[in-house]
Amino acid sequence: MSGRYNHKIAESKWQKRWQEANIFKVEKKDNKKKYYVLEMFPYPSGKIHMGHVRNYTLGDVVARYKKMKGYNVFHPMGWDAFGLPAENAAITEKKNPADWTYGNIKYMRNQLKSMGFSIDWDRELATCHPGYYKHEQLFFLKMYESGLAYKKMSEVNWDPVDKTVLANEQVIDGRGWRSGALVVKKNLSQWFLKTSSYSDELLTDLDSLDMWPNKVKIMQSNWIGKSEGAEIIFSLVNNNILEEKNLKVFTTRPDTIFGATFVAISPDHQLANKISKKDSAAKKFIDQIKTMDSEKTKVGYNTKIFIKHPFLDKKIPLFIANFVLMDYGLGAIFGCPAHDQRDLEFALKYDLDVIQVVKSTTSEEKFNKTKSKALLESGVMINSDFLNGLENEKAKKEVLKKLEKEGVGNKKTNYKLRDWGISRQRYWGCPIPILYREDGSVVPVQEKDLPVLLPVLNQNNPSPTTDEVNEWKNTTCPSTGMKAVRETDTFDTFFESSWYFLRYCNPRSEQPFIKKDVNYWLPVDQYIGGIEHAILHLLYSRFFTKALRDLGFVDISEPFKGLFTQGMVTHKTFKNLKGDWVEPSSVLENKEGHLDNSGKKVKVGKIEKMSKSKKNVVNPSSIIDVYGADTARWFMLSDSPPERDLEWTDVGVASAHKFINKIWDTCHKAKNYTNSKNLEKRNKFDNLIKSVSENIEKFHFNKSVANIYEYVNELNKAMNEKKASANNIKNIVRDLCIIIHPFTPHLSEEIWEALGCEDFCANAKWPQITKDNIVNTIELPIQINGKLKGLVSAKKEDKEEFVIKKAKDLPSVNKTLNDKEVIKIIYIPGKILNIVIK
RNA sequence: GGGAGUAUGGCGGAACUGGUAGACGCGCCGGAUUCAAAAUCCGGUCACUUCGGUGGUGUGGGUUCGAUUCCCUCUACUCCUACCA
Repeated sequence: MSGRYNHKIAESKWQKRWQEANIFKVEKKDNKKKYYVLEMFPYPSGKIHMGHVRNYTLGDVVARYKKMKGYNVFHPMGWDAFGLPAENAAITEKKNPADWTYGNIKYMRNQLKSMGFSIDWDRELATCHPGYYKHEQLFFLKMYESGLAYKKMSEVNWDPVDKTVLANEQVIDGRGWRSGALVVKKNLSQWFLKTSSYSDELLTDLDSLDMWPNKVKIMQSNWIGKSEGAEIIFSLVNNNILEEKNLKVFTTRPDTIFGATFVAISPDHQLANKISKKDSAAKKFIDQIKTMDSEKTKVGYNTKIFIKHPFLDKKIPLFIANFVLMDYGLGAIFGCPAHDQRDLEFALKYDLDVIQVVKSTTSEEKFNKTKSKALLESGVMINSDFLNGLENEKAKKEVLKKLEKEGVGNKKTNYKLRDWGISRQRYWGCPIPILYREDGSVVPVQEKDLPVLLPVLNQNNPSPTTDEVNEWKNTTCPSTGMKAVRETDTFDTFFESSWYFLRYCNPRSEQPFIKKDVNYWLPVDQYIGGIEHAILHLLYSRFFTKALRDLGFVDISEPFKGLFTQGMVTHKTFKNLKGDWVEPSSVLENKEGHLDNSGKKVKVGKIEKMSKSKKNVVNPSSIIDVYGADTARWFMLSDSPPERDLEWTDVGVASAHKFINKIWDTCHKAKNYTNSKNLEKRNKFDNLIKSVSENIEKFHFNKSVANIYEYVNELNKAMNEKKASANNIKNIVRDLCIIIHPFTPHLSEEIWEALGCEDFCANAKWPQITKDNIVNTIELPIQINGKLKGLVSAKKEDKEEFVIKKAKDLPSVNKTLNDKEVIKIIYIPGKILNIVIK
């Protein structure tokens, strides 16, 4: 052990040894407590980015720490391998999506390995592999059988020039990203999963997820959007154009029923459709709305049809209105302008009556329609017949009673959560195992015929879909022999990511899962990923787990026990005077400002998330090459708390690198240290080890890092001052080696070996701290009137009189006290002594 | 419009359930080493100060022996969501 630490040699050496010794390979061990650490798996886009480095470093700290704490740690890795970029590559690089994807996986796997993550690579999976996706085809068939999967018409973005369906992210300002053509909405029959039938369970189970960030739970709860209210049946009067006699609406404010002055339906409501067939003006209006496209202004069409108020002998007009949404509630509402802002705006525009029915009890102010501000507060009912005088919450119940008694309404709970549309008109995805027979029937592919393999493309199609592969698409029905065509849509790629964490338990099994393994490993103890997946991925995974449970595949109800959402990796940006982004690495700073490499002035931009378009990405591989993986890891963990954004800076990386070398030098010095006297206990070091552990458990890695800095500084001090015996130092260094291991594993192994320790450091036991090693003498602050006057060495068990006496010995205390009258003394053992004087 | 969150030195950030504000790191300053530099090591670093102290955690107030921490007011910024009846 001498000379400079060479990360290039050390890192590849230990990666090789770990692999040869298979130390991260895990199996189920019933006598050992398991710990499942999972980071969100990457999309194989080509190469890893700093976001990945941060994500997997955080997870690796937890995984290595828990292993040293004696857990059977499960830490697998895989690839979210289906998706659009592979198809784009097929277009721009003329590559087969499969070849492109597998090539990227190979490259990125090596990059991840060069980071030294403690992953069980034997469990690696790629979702585009038939061995993976055949199981989700089975799930789909089971869901179809049980009514959980169904088909209905739904809108897609259609590019009329490229003649293709576009994903939302391919529509930019209403135009196709490639053709630039105006995108039109087109109705297609598509597959859906009934996520909505799990709305209530998905909502209530959020309460059990106490190791999830509150923020994420609130976001999911809002997304599910439970609201309680009533359905009310109105009867239609004087209508001679429709067969319908009734119209049902949903409301959360049944108490305001006497303030109803109009009823409105969505342009997509079936009644609107019927009206438009008889009323050409209505049809014109509806067509107009469809081209208006996300306008905020409220427009309506008066159908001249009237509605009877359920409790009054009163007729109110029926409108078709653009602000009524078809996919929430029933697509029909009653408008109470006095107590709903939207209704008020609409009423003022179309000169409809405004009747106040709730009087606020909190604000004195009377409702005033000319201010065009609806009264939303609770209060007491007025102008409301049998409800007058009631609190409006009470009135809700009374109205419901009466509605139910008269058979014109009922209590109803609504959810915003909609069913999950899983059809994608894409090639690079999992084929949906359905046949459409020539007699018109929909036939699920038989289980024995799974998987339905993706056809191989043999042409460089500008936008490939399975629809174009006729020899694949045209087939026969296996039971009748009739002609049939395959479903040519593929699954949304969220389908694959909704169950991969279960598949890791038995990644090569012919069965989708082996229950005893799943029951052992699941749920995931610690899931780590970006906040951008707070809603969709996490909600779909929770839904999928529940659905698989109900189909008998698994026994758990929630997949992720603990969740951590990490912040982004950011970097400064620059723009030249033309407004183009300039790479930070080519910018020089001098007295006159910032210049690019041709000497032209550049403007300093904001600090933003690393992205190719802003040219502010830093390539992990070049960092690993120059500084090493341990430096990259250490930098990722220093300073910034993991949940916040981390700004990438060159000086930050350099200083992380410096510390790696400092640890090495310190340990080197310690190895050659001699001193026979044992002058000091190792209290300080034990205290710091305790802090490092606690901070890892709490995901405060930046604080653990600070503790390690202190530990190394203390170690140097102890050696410089010859304050400890050689044996003492030896133990301190050995413990240092262990506590830095989760952060900088290669360096720690290298020191471990140099110290002559047995086995791998990765297999070592985390130091046990006994209580009596922890310092209980503190420097107790002494205050007078809340102002600090000095410190006194004291133990927690010291008596008040003793501490006061010691305090009075302090000159600063003595002087301030003088002979002033002491009013009160506050003594909190181990915390503070405060003397209150006049 | 609705919801969530943040605000502490030149910078990133510490401060456990109210108890020494600024741990640790960066930067900066000084010193050692060196022919010199880099690297490294040691020390200093909130502001003001008559060297006794005084002020200080976005603003203004409150509770308390004591407030970055709890309560109220205002301001700024960030994120999510959005005509959800």
